[in-house]
Amino acid sequence: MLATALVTHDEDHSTHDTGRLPRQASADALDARFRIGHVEMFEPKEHIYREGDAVTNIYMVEAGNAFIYRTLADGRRQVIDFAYPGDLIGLGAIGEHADSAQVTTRTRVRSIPMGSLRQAARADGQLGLKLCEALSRELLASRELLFTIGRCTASERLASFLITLSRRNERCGQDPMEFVLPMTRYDIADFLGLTIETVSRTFTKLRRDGIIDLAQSVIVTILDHEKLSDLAEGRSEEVRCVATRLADSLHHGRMKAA
Amino acid sequence: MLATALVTHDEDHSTHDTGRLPRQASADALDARFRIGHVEMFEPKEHIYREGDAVTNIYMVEAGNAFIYRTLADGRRQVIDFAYPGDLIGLGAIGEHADSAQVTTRTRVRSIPMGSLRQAARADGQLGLKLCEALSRELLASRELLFTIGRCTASERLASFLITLSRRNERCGQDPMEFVLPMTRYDIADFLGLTIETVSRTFTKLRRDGIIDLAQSVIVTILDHEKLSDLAEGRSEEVRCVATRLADSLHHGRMKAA
DNA sequence: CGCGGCCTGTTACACAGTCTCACAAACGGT
DNA sequence: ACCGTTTGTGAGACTGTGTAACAGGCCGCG
Repeated sequence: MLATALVTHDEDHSTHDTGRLPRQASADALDARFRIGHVEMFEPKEHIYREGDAVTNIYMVEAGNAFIYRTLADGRRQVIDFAYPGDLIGLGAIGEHADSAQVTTRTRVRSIPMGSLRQAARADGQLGLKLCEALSRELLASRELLFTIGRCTASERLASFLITLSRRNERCGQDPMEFVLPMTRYDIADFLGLTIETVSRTFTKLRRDGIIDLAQSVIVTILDHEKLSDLAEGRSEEVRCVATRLADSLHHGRMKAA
Repeated sequence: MLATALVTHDEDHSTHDTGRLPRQASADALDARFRIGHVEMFEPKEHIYREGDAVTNIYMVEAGNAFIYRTLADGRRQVIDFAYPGDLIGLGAIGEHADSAQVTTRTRVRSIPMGSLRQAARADGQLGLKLCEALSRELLASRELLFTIGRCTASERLASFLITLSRRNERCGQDPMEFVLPMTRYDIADFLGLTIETVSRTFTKLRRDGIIDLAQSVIVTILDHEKLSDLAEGRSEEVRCVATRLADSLHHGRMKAA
C-alpha cells in the first residue's frame, strides 16, 4: 500500500468525488503545479510543520500517510484529519499554522510555496475556484467528523471511521473490504474523541459481533459491510432516546415560502 | 443587538482577524457583491435552506441570527455554527447542501446566486482568494469546535463557547462582558455535543463559582474573564490525567531538518 | 540464539462525568 | 389568566474513562 505507484495514481480518485473525502486535489491546474513542486521525504513521527510555524508552503502527500492534529498545553490532542496519497495539507492555514502535521509512515511529500500559489490564483480565477473546492471538501469532512464526535457512540464513531477508509480505498481502486490501518490506536482514539482503551474495546466488540475481522491489529477485514455502515449512519438498533426527544422540537420550523 | 446598524458595521471586524471567527466577509469585493444582492426576511425557526436542497445561493446575515446544523434520521442533531450579522452561510456547499440553515430570531438575509459568484471568481482571481479566505476561516472554526467537543469537559466547552461570543462582540464594537444569547439551551447543547440538562447545570456551576452571572437565562455577564478563558483554554486546575499520559509519546517525533 | 527492554495493543474493574427521566418553575404569547 | 415552551434541578443509570496488569511483536545486545 505504501510502496504502490505514485506517479500514476493521481487520476484514479480525483474526479468522481461528491465531496465526501477531503483534500483530494481534483484540479488539473493544481496537480500541474504540484508536479513541478519540491519533493521531500519524512521518516515516521517527523513533522511536516508544527503549530505556530509561519505558513510557507502547501503540501501534497505523494506516498505514505500523515495526520493533522492540535494539542492543548496539558497534552490533550485532537487529530483532525488523516492524509493519504493525493491529499493536500496546509491549505486552510492563515498566517501561522493553527495545527501540526505529522507523518505516520515513511512519506513522500511535494510542496509548493503558498505565495506563488496565491499569486497564480490571483491571475487565474480557475485555480482559485479549485482551491475553493478543495477547501470546501475539507470543510465538509471536518463537519462530518464534528457530527460523529459530538453525537455518536463509540461503536458508531469507529464504524464511521472504518467506512470512510473503506470508501476511500474503493475510490482509489484498492480493496474496500480489507485494508491496513497506517495509524496507531492512539491516533484513532484522538481522531474519534475517545481513549485508546475504548477504541481497543470497540474493535473487539465489532469483531465479536462478526462485523469485522482483525489481523495483527492493523489489518481490518469488513465482514458485514451493511451492519457496519448502518452503525456508521446511526441506523443501529441501539437507538438512543435523545433522538425522539429532540425530533419534535426540530421539525417545527417550516421552510420560508420562497 | 439585533436591531443595530447593518450597513456600516462591515469594516469593524473584518481586518484584524487571525482566523478565530468564521465567515466574516473580509472582502470588499465580496461585500460589494452582497450589497446588490437579493434581500429576504425570515421569521424565527424558519429555514434558509435544508439538507438535500440544491445549492443555489450564498447568503449573508445582515440582521438577526441563524445556525447551521446536521441531523441523523433518528433526530440526533449537531449544530455546526452560529451565524451573526456579517457572517456568510452556505459557502462550502458542493452540489447539494449537506446541512441545514435555520434562523433563531427575526433575521434579514442577503443572497447572491452561487453561479454568478463562481463566474465572477473565474474572471477575478482576487475574488476567488477572498472566498478561499472565508472558507479557511470557517475551516479553522470547525476544527476549533472539533477540538472542543472531542477533548474538553462540559465546563470547558461552555467556557470556550462564551469566550468565543465575547471575542466576537468585542470585535464588533459591542460589550464583550455582557451580551444576550440569541439561541436556546437546546441549540447550545447541540452545538457543544452535550444535553440541555448538562448545559443548564454547567451554567449554574459557572454562576455559583462567580465566573459569570445570568439574568433571564439569556443575558450573560462575564465576571471573571481570566478564569473563564483559563477554563476555555484548558488551563484549569482540574487537569485530567490523559494529559500526562499522552504528552510523552507525542513529543518523540522531531522536526525534519529542513 | 535467547534474553530483556520497549512499545503497542488488549482486557478487567472501579469510578466519574454525562445522560436519562421526572418534575417544578419561569417565561412568553394568545 | 391560560397554555405551551423553555429552563432548572434532583436521583439514578450508563457509557466511556482512568488505572493497572498483562500479552505480543520488535529490536539490540550479550
